Amino acid sequence: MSLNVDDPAPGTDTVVIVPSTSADAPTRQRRRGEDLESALLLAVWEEFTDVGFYDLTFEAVARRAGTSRAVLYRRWPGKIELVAAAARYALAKQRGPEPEPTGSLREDLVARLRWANRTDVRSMIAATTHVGAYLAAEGVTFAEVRTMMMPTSSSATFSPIDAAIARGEVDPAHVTPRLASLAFDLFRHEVLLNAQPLTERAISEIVDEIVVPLLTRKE
Amino acid sequence: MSLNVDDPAPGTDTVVIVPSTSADAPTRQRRRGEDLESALLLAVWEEFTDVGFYDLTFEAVARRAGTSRAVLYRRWPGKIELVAAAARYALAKQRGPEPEPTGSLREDLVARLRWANRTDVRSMIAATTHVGAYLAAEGVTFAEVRTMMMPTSSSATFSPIDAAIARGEVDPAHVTPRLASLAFDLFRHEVLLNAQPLTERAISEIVDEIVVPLLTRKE
DNA sequence: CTCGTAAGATACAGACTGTATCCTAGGAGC
DNA sequence: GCTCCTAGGATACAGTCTGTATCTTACGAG
Repeated sequence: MSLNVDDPAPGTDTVVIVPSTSADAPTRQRRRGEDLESALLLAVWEEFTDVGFYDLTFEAVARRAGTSRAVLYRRWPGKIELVAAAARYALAKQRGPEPEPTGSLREDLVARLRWANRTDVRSMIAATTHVGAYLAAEGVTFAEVRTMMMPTSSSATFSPIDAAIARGEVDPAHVTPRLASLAFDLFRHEVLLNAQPLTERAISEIVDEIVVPLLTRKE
Repeated sequence: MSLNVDDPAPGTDTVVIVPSTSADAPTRQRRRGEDLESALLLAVWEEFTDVGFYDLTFEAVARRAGTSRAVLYRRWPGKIELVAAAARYALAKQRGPEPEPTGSLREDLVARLRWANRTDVRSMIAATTHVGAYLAAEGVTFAEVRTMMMPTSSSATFSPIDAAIARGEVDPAHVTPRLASLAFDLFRHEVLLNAQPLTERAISEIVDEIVVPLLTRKE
């Protein structure tokens, strides 16, 4: 079942949810449970994508979701938790297929950065980072934040570096944790500094000038 | 002349500036011109350092500076401009000497990252990035923001990479703009993600695992 | 049907924003 | 010394938002 939520005029006191899988379902005026939570998180995410972390307000989210602020505060004590939950929700929703293995380290990395370069993934990174910057002041590490917001899938994800090691292209002795995350670190750095998607040139600079030479060096 | 500003109780309508270079200077009740602007920017910077970009308010800055919000608004239309000006001010004030050249690429890079790791420089980076993220949405590039906030000194600053090229340790063909800024990009990335100073280990990882191997490779 | 719960509406006090207006402290000029 | 001008500082205003509390009643379970 997908939701078609009519955006109510401000001040309207009913929200009409029209279930799209059954034209005969009774019309509901109040949402509950999972339906409500999905609508809330969608509203948060849309608002976050529209205005960013700083300008996002409970008031605006409530308005967008057609609910009252109390409903939001009952679930999430503050903006951090709100955005974190929305990011988690968005991630779960957009679990599109990752790129297929190409057999080439360079192509694998490029494909993955292109995939990450889609708008929703960039928003996800921004959300993670904003939340992380806050929690870092409380002694929470970035790795912990990332785990909190993006639970590691139990399915083994494909790693371009592991594949290249298996093909004998990369010496595992070179692969430190920092080098393993370097491509994505540089990608994130770009995301945080620019509102626009990375150019193809930026992607190939990251891969061809930095990551691949480091990974494939012989000494 | 340095300023000793007594923090007035809220509601107090005079601010006493005691010039420390002359005990006989007349007591002034209102600040003007450069004295005032310095006091304002100092207050902004302290507030920014204390509470960060998000929680910084004109109200709190005005209170801390012992002035009215109108005085701030007369100079800076919004938070971005306010913080940008304060960062510029802080940079000008803390122009401490950069590390001396060591004769070794690695040591030069490490020394510079250690220098950058001081609290005030990290605050500067944070301020630049926050402002930049905002202006990026308006099409301003990060490079432009950085130029705006940290005017390039006309004095030629020492570059570890240039020195290493001169010593024959680095092939200039390898030195792309992205590689030239890599050490500092990775440093900034760490600063943005963590509230604590970088550990010595993180610094040496950046330099020894990534930057130096890339710069000094032969192929 | 009844009952329990939480959705949604609304009120409250406080903080902050952006703007406008007023009084008068400072400094320049004579 | 004086006068004049300007902007510092105080304050008011209307609006938005926050965090919290309270009330009514729509839903869903039994």
